[in-house]
Amino acid sequence: MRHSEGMTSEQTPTATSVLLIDDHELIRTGLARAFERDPSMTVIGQAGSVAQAMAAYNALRPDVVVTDVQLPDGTGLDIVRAIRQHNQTVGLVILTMHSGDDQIFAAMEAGASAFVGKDAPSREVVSAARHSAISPRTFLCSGLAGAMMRRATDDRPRLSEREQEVLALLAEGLGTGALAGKLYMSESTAKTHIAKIYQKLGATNRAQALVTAMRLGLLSSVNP
Amino acid sequence: MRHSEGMTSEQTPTATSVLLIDDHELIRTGLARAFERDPSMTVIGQAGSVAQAMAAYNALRPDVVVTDVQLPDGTGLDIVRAIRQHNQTVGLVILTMHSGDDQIFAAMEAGASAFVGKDAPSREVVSAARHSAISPRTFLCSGLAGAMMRRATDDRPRLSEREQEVLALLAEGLGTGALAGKLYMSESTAKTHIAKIYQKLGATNRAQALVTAMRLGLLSSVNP
DNA sequence: GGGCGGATAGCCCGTTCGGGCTATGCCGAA
DNA sequence: TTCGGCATAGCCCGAACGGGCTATCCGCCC
Repeated sequence: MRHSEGMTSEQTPTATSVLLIDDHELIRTGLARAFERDPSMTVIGQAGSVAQAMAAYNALRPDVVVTDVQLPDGTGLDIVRAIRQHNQTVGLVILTMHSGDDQIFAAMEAGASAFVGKDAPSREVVSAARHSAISPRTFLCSGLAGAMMRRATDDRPRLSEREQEVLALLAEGLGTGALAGKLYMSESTAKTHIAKIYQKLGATNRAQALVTAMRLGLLSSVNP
Repeated sequence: MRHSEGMTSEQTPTATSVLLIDDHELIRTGLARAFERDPSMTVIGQAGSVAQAMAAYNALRPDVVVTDVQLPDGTGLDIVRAIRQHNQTVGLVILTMHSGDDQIFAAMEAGASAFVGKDAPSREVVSAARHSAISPRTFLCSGLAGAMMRRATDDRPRLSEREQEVLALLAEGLGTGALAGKLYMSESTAKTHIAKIYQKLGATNRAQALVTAMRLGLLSSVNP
């Protein structure tokens, strides 16, 4: 293990131990610096590859592992999966450049505790690490809120009350007739509403309408 | 403002100030107790309703507001929306009994910083509050990881490669013919695949299939 | 008072769906 | 080798869908 120089000053005996993984020396150092500022956290090791990371993890058994996604011999997700498989209580923080939705999703599925973009302030990484130590099975995600906000600041089409009701039933796979029955309207009316929904969502059929609606979060109130 | 007794001992001058909102005295007290254990946090006020909460917020300007969802005169989401509209930096933690997916989503959209179930250990609430003060626009969610894990440990139907391709095109609203063309298969084959997808997802039409697929995260890789 | 958006409702008609059922070829696991 | 899963492909047919177009009634806002 080459990268074990990250030993900072001795902290409180209960300090949370952290293992940093990134293939850039510079970033590791920057992170270590950030962690130094929090007396409750101690960086006990660093690694620059998946292989090194696994070795360091097994040797050091840190409370939290903070890892980049892209590494020379694999990805941070591999590390997360490997570690999570055997340890449900360690904090696993994914650090990444590209915070696409898929990545976030993949991180969750791999068993990460948190997902932080590299554009986030470093104190956020520290905070995420601390939180992940406390509750490793809570998912924390910087950037997600941003995506949501972009959505909430809204140029989304606004569906009327009735249209939302219709949409909700469409989502359950009901046919025009059944839907109309449930809402006490004629089939014609239902069709009109549906057509209006298509128009507002830029859809030409149920499939498109529902996918668009879900992507835009217009179906948030529905739970079968 | 009746509920302003929550004044705990004086902390470090930079302690994070917290406003607790819940209509149950008992829960407020329990939370206050939990916060007392963290020297970096100070509960500076409590409230039992939306009206009280808004008054308390305006009077006290806390760093973090921790609120229940259900309140006698409205919901915690109303509070979050009202506050977030004018303040992008305050931490807004939603506390709830029922951590359904909709609720989580609604909380994000309202502008909450974190979402914590009442079944979570109280230290998690404190940790969430602390993190929300540091990065209010990061979304933190206990239970989401759990939901993801349930999903990852997977009794989800598994779609074959081809079926996923078909599903992706269905999501774009393509008809059977167009879809078949794009995948270089006959319309009959496309129909067979679609029928198989319906079968695996328990759907009887495109609408149901797509909604189910999205709910199960089977369309995560699609991003037009 | 007139316009506008929403909810209601109807009709026509060509297109598409969805279900059922069969069949072949391929591959890998049992 | 046989069985199962997958991909391919075809046929039939009734039901549902989607588009277009018109129309009335209500409430709200200017």
